[in-house]
Amino acid sequence: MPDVRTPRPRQAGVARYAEIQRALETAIVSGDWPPGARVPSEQELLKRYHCSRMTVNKALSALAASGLIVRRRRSGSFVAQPSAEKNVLQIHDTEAEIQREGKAYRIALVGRSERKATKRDAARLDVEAGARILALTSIHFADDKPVVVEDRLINLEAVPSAAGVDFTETSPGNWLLKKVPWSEAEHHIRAVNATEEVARHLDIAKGDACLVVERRTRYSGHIITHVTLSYPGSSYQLVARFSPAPV
Amino acid sequence: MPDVRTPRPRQAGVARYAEIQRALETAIVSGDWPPGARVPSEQELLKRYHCSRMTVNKALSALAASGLIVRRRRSGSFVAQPSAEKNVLQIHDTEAEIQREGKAYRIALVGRSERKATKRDAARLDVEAGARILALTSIHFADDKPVVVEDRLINLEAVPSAAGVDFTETSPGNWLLKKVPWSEAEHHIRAVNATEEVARHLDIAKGDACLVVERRTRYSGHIITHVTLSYPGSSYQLVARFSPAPV
DNA sequence: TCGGCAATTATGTATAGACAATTAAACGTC
DNA sequence: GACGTTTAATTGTCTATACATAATTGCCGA
Repeated sequence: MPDVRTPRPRQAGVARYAEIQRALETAIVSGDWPPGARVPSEQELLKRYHCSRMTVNKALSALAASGLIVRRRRSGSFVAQPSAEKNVLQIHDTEAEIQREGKAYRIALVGRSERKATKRDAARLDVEAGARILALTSIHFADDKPVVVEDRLINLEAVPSAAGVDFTETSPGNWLLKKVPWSEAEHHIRAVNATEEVARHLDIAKGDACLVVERRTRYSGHIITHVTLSYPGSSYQLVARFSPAPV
Repeated sequence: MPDVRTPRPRQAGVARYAEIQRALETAIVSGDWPPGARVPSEQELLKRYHCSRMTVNKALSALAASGLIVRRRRSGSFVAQPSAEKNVLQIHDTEAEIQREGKAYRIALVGRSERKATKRDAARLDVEAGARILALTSIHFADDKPVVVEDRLINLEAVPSAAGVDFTETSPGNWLLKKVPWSEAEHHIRAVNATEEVARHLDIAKGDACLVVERRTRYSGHIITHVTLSYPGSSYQLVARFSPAPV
């Protein structure tokens, strides 16, 4: 019997199992598949991707090892419940985090401006000054208590469709997560004394220590979005757990 | 041709690949194979464990994914350098960080106390109250400018030899890193307004925002050390860079 | 109705073989 | 000795198959 092989992956240099793994990751991280949702079985995946069971098994095993899914014999694979700790290393989904604590989530858009990049914007997004950008300021609430102020710049050259979205209802972070499978994020974490504006938004005193997380998200070399998250220092902390050895 | 299989693993319920993985981990974590040391090749391992190449490959791939080893084609597999920074936060080695910026590094020990754990100490190190501990307070300088106050507790039951070390010359963090290179850390990152004492040490004003990193380091189940690092918010930030893929 | 047993299904582990990609090392030439 | 070229060692990926293990489902009989 001749050794009939399926064609090599379209995406040059990307292994089949990595392709599958990535596709599942994107669906999970973006929230398309919420925690508890069922992940396609190995049989379904091998048909969809035209490969052997071992290949999809490798992708699924890796996801299980990284804690993104849990697998149960006879039942199938399911999106894992995100635990508070491991989440910090991943991208920060404020909405999911608040809801995990059982609190009511609400977001309010307090500023929107579509404009040509100022020098300062340009530096943050690493684009030419004058490039078209979208600047959004939102406040996230948990049970009507403000927990974080989000100042976001979106590179409209990279994500033109963002211009047409009504972000009064949609969290910009969530929308982008679905739109653009991010490849790399860079975080800068600082402590600053609250400015008058931030203090007003967060309902704290001016000068109170705030934890500021600045994040640039890159995809294929370009910065997609730059976001500054300001948390009141008194009520928020990041938790990061890691080890060189397996978890 | 009959299907001759090697016998099932001796250790009931333990998969062959897990057995191999565990054996290698132990050798690395224990320090028997120091960073940079060569790990046996797949060929050597499959002979030693009487199994197929795919099985040892699974073990080695898992170790590579967890960052314990690095693999290079044609060269082989090697024990990774325990930088711990590649995972998340580049904060382990203050000295290296300062020297990387081309500044003169100096550490000053401003407090040392070998004592029985108070209730507060015990909670931080997760030991019984009354266990022997070493408490150190140091200030790290870059070009004679204070950059961080380090408050450290060391569990002397876990690292008895720390009691005999003169930490006026040696950075306790560095010393411990060499002592237990492959450990697991948990970080809590907060923003707080500087207390009077911290402000004095860092030469800033009381109330200025400080970035506080609290870290517990575990090794084989026990907390080795607990350290609180207070950075002046105005001049310090953490940087974390990562991709969505397995950490 | 309920308890227990059997069938089914999905994952878990393992094998042997194949070919690709990378690159250190050996070799040969000038 | 300096330089390209070939060789071979090592990891990377994939296939097809096999049997093990766990757990849900449903059937059957008391």
